Amino acid sequence: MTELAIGQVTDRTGLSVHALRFYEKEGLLAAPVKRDSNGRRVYTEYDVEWLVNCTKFRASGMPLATIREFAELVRQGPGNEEERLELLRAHQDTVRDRIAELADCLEVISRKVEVYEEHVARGTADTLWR
Amino acid sequence: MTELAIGQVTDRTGLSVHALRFYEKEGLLAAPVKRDSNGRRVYTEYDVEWLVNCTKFRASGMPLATIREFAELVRQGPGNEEERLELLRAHQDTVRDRIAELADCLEVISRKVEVYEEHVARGTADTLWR
DNA sequence: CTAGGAGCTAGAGGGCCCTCTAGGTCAACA
DNA sequence: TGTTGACCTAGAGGGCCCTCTAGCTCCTAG
Repeated sequence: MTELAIGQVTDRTGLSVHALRFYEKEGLLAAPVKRDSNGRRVYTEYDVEWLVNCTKFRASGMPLATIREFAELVRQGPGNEEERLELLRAHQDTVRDRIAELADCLEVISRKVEVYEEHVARGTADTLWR
Repeated sequence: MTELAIGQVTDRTGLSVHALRFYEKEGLLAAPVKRDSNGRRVYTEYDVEWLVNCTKFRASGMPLATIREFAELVRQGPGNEEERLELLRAHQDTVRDRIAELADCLEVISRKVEVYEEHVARGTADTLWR
């Protein structure tokens, strides 16, 4: 199994060294990170996979608290898969809603862009927001 | 022209009284809000329209600083429409990118949901993240 | 043998965006 | 008259998520 130092994990996850330590301290990891004889973190592929998933969760707006919940469920081991599924589905819904909201905003913005384009082209822009 | 008190504007914009005062203090408004003889804010329909647009900008992730820039351009009056357009287009791109990012995350999440659904259905979930 | 570079901990700092508090004015109503 | 409720200002507080600092150890290369 490939073992990685924290610096290599930053390359693979995009998370900073600081953020990686912070995530660990905050209990966001599914499993405790191993240490070498000097007390340095040693990450496995599983850790990295988990962290990459965390970055997807984060990038889609999941709060750290929710990631922590999910991590806790995983740490508890088998038997709570429905709960995990429920958490994931809830986030799935959140993301879908968020996309819909953004699409709506985008429409408003695009309409504004069009109006400006038109008026700029005609030189009649001074009738906007006088 | 309909004139509104701040409390009525919260109904129409979804912004709190605090937020409305804060936005004004931060220079996010295209025009200064009028005051009545008692120093209370009196909003016009234009103000409300602007504020509703601000909420769309905010909801789509535009930072207050950028809204302020846009407001400044509008306050400067006619002549800088290309700049305004550029700002709007830049945000438009940002929102599109964000939607794409969310769609990507959603795919990852949905895949995870599927995996969990399958394993939960079969009772073989213990093979996930051991 | 020493300078660099990577790692460590604990905890402070900081950006963003409000939200809330304290202490006040004013108008209306019971 | 006195209490309620909406409004005012200035500024503190707070949640979230890192990011950075101070002060340290250890290994490696020159």
